[in-house]
Amino acid sequence: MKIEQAIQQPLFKSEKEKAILNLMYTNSWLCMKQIRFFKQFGLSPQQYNVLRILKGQYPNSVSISIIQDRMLDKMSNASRLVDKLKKRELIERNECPKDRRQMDVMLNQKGIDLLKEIEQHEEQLNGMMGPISKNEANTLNQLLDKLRN
Amino acid sequence: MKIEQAIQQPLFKSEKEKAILNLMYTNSWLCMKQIRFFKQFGLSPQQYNVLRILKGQYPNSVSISIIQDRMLDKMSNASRLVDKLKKRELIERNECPKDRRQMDVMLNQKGIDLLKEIEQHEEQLNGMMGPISKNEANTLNQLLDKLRN
DNA sequence: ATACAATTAATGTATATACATATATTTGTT
DNA sequence: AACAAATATATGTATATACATTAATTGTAT
Repeated sequence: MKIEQAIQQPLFKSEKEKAILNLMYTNSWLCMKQIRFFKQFGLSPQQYNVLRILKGQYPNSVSISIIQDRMLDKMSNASRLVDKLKKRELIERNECPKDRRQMDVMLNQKGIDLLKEIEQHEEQLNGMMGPISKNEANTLNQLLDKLRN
Repeated sequence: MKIEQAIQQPLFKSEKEKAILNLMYTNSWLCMKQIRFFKQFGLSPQQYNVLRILKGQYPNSVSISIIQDRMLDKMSNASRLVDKLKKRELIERNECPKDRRQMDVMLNQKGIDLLKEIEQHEEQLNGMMGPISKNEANTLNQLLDKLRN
């Protein structure tokens, strides 16, 4: 469905404004799907994002501020997200010996196992999104990068 | 800045997955800018979205459920957003005589004036986003539409 | 006409966000 | 060594969101 129909707006000030609204609408559409997908694993998309960041560095640990820097949604509070994941026993969190202001955050076995389980259901999430070619995806990436300057 | 640098992730499973993460990251980036832009007018981006929907139909009124349908972010609660705008006296909200379950929501003069004021500062918001051509914006729109199937 | 399903909007509630501030630790300057 | 500035994380708080439920009204089938 085209964005014009999706939000019942036939006219836009410019193609660029339309693209910005389309970006916001598409993100919300995606976000809803993700919330419902990750719910079956007891996670929010943001919590999953943190786990993925930790997986990328495993078995090294990562500080809260690095997690914050790398999160897709910068509005999220990494400190509280990590706290939630700690309570769910998916990660370890220890004071960094070299700089006691920092926290060393690392996946544990339960976290690794959960990520593996999610990976097995990933086509379920990817299948929700339309089939776009590698070339199209590449163009999309270029345009989004450009939009951010 | 490319998405690889922005989230410090050099490798992605596929170009499509990269595009999805890029979409989420770009939206968050945009969302932060919007929150800060609309703050000077005492509005959230969602409240602004409601005002724009009302403007599109002015001087006709719009029901809560139609507002909800047309909002960019479907997770927002149109009923509560309208309540906030009513308390700020930017809109009128009256029981619909033809169907007393519905509410007739309409911009008032103060709301119209605020939208005009915002419009005067709009380059400020648009200028935050990189210059993309009409053609590029059109391509972006097509790809986003396709992503939603 | 009446019973029952469907629709519309509001609200309850648990959790998350936005933003400011606090606390602890380290770094840099003199 | 003393102390201001910077940094890392946590927390307080007001508001917003996610989701379920409620209440009122209308549509529909018999």
